[in-house]
Amino acid sequence: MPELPEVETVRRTIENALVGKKIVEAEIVPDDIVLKGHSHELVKSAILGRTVTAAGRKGKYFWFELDEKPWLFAHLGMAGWLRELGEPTIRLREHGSAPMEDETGRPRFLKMMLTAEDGRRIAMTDGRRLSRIWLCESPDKDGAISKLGPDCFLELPSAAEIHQKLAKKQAPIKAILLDQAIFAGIGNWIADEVLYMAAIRPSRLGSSLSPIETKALHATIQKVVGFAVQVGADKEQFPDTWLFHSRWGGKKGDDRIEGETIIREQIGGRTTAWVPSRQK
DNA sequence: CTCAGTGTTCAGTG
DNA sequence: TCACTGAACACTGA
Repeated sequence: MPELPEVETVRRTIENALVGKKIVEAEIVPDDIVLKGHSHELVKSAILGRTVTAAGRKGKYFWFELDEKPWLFAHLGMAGWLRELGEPTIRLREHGSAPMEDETGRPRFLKMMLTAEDGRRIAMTDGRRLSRIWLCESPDKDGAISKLGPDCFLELPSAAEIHQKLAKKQAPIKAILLDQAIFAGIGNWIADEVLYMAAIRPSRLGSSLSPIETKALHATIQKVVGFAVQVGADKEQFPDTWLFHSRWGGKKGDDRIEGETIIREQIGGRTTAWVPSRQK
């Protein structure tokens, strides 16, 4: 489920569990798709015995800063996750309702497991292999990360700046929100939530948004992202009024929110849930 | 058995 | 070259 709030939560997990400590055990699963063709030995040798000096994030990318270069970078793709093991933390379900561990207690779909000198341990998993782990000198030197626009939590542009940007765009606003070069960190659920809350139809072209609508958009991005980060991306704490619950939550076929019909259609290449009676 | 899918990248089109 | 679209990627779970 990794969009900005989930990845920020992951970053904080790494910060809590590993920063300031030496990595004394590192298991890197030899999956040449996830490892982008790097050998797992090389990745392992970069992290084993190093001290983690900080945990970074931009958009949906995150990285481990180490006392020696290169640093370790990762992206969780669609279904990847990273969590601390051994702590009775929130029960995050990473793959539907499937159990997180196999019979031996080992995480399912394990890609990487790191243990700090004090025994704290994190595991990264991905059942779909769309996540990536790689080495790089710094975020600035990484091709993908340097292409990102401003991070929507740390450096959201002003409403005026956003309006200026949107004025040149002929794509649907939904597609623009998903464009990481413009709004780094927004993914499918945040885009739908923000448009619902700002009462903007997802098919509207970027250039058609008025300054007032852009202001509403700006405010809702701040609100949705800020709140989701604050609660550690724990969906159960999202307000009942959020579209999220009807869109992704519990009962399937629940396609109404406060009595209004929710439509699902492909916009910007993604399934988009929106409420025609509320979004103009 | 079929198909959708919370992301990114790249080929193709105009 | 730019702006944008859609398929591919690889696999799980419904």
